[in-house]
Amino acid sequence: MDLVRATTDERVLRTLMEHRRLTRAELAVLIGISKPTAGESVRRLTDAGLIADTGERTAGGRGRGRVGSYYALRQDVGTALAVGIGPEGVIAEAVDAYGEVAARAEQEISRPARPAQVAAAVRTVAADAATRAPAPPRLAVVSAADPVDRATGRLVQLPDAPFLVGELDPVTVLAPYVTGPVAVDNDVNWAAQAERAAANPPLADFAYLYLGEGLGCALVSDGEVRRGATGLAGEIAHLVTTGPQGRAMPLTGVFAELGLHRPGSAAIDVDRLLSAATASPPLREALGRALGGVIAALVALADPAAVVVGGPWGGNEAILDAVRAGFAGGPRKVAIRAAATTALPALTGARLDAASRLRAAIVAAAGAAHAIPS
Amino acid sequence: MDLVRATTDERVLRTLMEHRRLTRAELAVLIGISKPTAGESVRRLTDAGLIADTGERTAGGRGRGRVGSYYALRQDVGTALAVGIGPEGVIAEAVDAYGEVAARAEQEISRPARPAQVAAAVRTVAADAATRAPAPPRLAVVSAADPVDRATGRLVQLPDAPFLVGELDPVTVLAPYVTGPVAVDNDVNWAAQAERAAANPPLADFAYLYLGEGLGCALVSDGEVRRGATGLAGEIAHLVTTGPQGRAMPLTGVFAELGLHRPGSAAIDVDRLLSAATASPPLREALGRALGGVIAALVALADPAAVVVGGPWGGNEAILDAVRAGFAGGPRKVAIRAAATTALPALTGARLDAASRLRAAIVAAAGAAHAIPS
DNA sequence: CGATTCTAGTCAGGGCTCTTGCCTGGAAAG
DNA sequence: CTTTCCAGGCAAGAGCCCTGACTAGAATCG
Repeated sequence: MDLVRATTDERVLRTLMEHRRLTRAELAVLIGISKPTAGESVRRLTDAGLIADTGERTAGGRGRGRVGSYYALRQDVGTALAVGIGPEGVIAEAVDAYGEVAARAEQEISRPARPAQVAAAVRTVAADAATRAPAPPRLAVVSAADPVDRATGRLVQLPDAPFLVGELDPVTVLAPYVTGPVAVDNDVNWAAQAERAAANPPLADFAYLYLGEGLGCALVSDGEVRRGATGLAGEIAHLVTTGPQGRAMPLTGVFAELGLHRPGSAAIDVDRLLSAATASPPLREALGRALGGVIAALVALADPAAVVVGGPWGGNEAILDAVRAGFAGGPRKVAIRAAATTALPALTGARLDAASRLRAAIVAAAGAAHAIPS
Repeated sequence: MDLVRATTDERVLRTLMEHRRLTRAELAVLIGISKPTAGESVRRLTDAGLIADTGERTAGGRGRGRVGSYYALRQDVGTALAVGIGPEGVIAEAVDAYGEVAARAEQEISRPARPAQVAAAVRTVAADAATRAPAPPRLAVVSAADPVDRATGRLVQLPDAPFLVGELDPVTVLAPYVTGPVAVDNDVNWAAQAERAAANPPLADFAYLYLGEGLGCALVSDGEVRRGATGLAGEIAHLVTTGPQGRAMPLTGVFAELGLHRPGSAAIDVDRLLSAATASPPLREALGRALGGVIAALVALADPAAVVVGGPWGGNEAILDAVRAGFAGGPRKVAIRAAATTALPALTGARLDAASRLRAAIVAAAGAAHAIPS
């Protein structure tokens, strides 16, 4: 059973991913293994083509003593693509195993988004990021501004909800640009992941309410985003809540009634909403009551420790106060606060996951390298 | 690193838990290890006092060949208590590592339940089951018919919800009867666990709606019951839904308005509800609409593959049909069906978990036995 | 009734990975 | 130039596992 050797190699790889470059002696101390073991593992991983002597040597002020050889992940272990697809544009980033962005490409999309155009834009930015990356992408992680089918990764149209990106199969579109799998999820779920990573102390159970052109919600339970059976968890457009006149109606109906949709669309006109909410306290209160009802349902069903509100108009303090007021009537209490990550939160979450998956793929390659010896 | 030896011992223990008694040769074949390794592991586990030669010998029709010695878990590796606490009574069962009930004690409670009386009953049945069990209980798993605080295990009173059992701290009450930890959770969550275990093919994402004196809901996501930050996930009494006249109101208000509560209590009078629902189609439809609204919220937020309805009046087919009709108006679809486990579902779930925790405790003891050698 | 057959369990030898202890190489400090 | 100090390699030994051969003992067969 070479299980113990595999865990040693994994620890060496993970430690190098965390510290970028280390000598064998440093590895032995950090991991808590002996020097011969560290040396053996480094030799195996070098033979497997995963790490290499960087050529750098120690003695940079460490005092006397023999110089050590720094080892690091090889450049060509690969990168991972993080792709963000939204109605206003498409972004692709190639991230390395350290989580750093090595290449980036971006393209705007004319509105309304047409699927063929979006697919072409995704191909363009993916190809661009892939060619400019220092190593070919092994896998891709996609954030899309529409509901995602968990089994297939395709975008799903729900009745009366805005279809911001439209019919699209990111897995098929991106498969030619990567050698490994393509993972797809909703932008709100990725934003919640970014929020979870940013939280200190860690937040294991919370809800993320996204308020933008579309309305979405992500539920994090026991430290993970929970997607539900088909991936449609958190699709709150039809959740029944309190309407402007106190009547019960689906959340999306509230926006229709308040005249906040873009003409001929179920998407929210964010600019109009923000100016209307500033100008009209009653409208702001109506929004707060409607969203407070959504949060009441969230709290009753999922019991989050906090509700994080993000998105283009979710960070607005006046709206946040209205939401707090709209929720306050209920019997339960919960902290409602603005999201910490405001710049491209979904891409941030996708990027974190892309790096994490890339690291897992590299570790798996180390395990496979010895299983099928050359 | 004795990691590999620890996994060998664990596999031997787990295999014995599954097959009750095996010879060393059978262990080697079942686990896929060599005979000497199996023999070594058996010797270690025997020295640690976890397993023993049962005295039984093979050759029961196996043909010629040397007789083998059967080994099995020792009787005194311990049992686990599964305790069910509800308004009508208290049950304690001592289960062994095979999941079989070795002793059982039961006591009724006069209504309304008074905390001191409930605590006394819990002590009585726990002591009774513990003394009649073949080995002392190492741990306890408690199902209680009230919301449970996840951090402390105490029962929680929520406003306007029936407090069926009342102020009680099962951890403190049961600690004297066990040497290890006491785990407490809501009866609905345990019932959902029982349902998950009974489902074939496995159900990883579903919701369990419990309809009894109290109203509850459990959410299973990615194969686990999700309890939320404080353990109050699924407390749906205040979820806003459609009332009898089409007005929005909390679920508990629907029952108040329909006159289905026990006098002076927020608990539902099940007998009255069942006869009224049979006699009056409009009332049945009103119930169906209210519960359909709850399921719509469940589906929007958690996206279950199915909604399982259980509890004293949840299995009623006429009510189930009304619930299906009440939900059908929404944009999403989901299978709504009656629970498979109808006899003491919560205790069944708690019992499964008690056995599972006992097995984990025994395996942990094997790991610890060598860490601190005598 | 003895020889044969067949299986449970043990023993011996060897491989793998880990560890400790010792040695060598080589640059900086004094 | 000598001393100091650290990176790295080598050798020996321990622990766990495996294979293959051996022993023990009961059932079956001729």
